[in-house]
Amino acid sequence: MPSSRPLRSDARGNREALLAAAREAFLTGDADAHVKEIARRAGVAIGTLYRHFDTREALVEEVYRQEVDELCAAPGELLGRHAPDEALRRFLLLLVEHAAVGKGMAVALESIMATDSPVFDDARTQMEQALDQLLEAGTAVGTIRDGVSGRTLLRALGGICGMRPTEGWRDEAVHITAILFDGLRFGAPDAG
Amino acid sequence: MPSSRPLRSDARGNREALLAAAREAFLTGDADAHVKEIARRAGVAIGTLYRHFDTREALVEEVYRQEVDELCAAPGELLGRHAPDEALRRFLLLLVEHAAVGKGMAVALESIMATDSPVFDDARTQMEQALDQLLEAGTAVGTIRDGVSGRTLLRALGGICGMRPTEGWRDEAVHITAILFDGLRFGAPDAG
DNA sequence: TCCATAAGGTGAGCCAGGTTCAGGTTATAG
DNA sequence: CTATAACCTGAACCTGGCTCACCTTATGGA
Repeated sequence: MPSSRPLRSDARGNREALLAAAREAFLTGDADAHVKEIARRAGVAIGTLYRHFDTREALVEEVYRQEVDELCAAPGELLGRHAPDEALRRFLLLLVEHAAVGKGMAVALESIMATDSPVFDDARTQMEQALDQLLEAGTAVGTIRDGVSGRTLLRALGGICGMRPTEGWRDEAVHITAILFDGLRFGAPDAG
Repeated sequence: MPSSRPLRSDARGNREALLAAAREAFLTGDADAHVKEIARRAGVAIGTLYRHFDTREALVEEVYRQEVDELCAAPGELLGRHAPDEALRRFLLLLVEHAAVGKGMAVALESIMATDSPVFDDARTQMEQALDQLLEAGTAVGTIRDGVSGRTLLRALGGICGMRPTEGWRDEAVHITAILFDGLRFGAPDAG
């Protein structure tokens, strides 16, 4: 899909419309909206959807990449404002909040974090690096235990975010995240 | 499905054959084996499969119920042999091991633990009680932090077990479980 | 032993949802 | 203004879960 020359203007418009329709659907409840419905909402035929995105999954990926980008910008900022362990704690909660805004985001985060699907390779790498950044800052200062990779933590978070949102889900996720965070501090040289 | 009178002999045989075929498929790799394939392996028609199980999901549930039963017998035994926190630690690892034996079990455990699907209500309740038993024993002795419900822990484990098994998955799951366990000890009156 | 009959079995076919492709349409460079 | 590559369309296809009208057979009673 990444064409070397720019899209024709109508094509660009359709692509945007499709992404907007998909975003609308995925982020507000209906995480498994049908491709036909998405195409309809975007005002194009299914064929057009498939011209822009190889599969339904590819469309999903594109929708969430922006969310991930945004999320992955956070660690740098958090580290500038807080101690490393506090920054890590806040980032974990940020992920949970993002997953909590809609079933869609939760499912997407799970897909990104808990699978090896090559579709999400970029997003996963980005997330791993974000977590590594936070973990390393914490271990350097001695408030976070050593030997935990961003990848490993990513998996754990993927699991948590992948919990199907239901009654009381958010509070449980926050609670679990707190326990996990304490586990990350456990045994660290200077753990609070 | 739960008939008051016993199944006819041929029906019982077919039911067993279906469960055996499904178990074979689910526990050894192919967690999303098609119903037609399962029926074929069992030597019956699809209609027969659906006579015995309302949906594909119901068949899955039945296959895994036995695993769950076995798993849920463990806490009692572990508590008889180890200190409460050690019993809990071993139980968590037991779950991971079970999830590790096959993709199928992992997916099933996730379905049981991370969703609210009424299909798995029984299994979930059973698991929650098993975890409650361990957590309460630990808090009573002061080695496990207070205020964590079996349900909450179940969710966290569901997430971990739901990670799609891939290279290095088992080690990561064990690692995460260890961190989670330390989180459960963190701040407990008599934590090691 | 044999029959009546209800329990059980069968598989063609339906339906939903993702995907393809032959043919028509249109933006845009020259 | 035109040639044409890029784009769009939607009927049709495919897969996989599930249904149902009709056929087969285990089983209990005479």
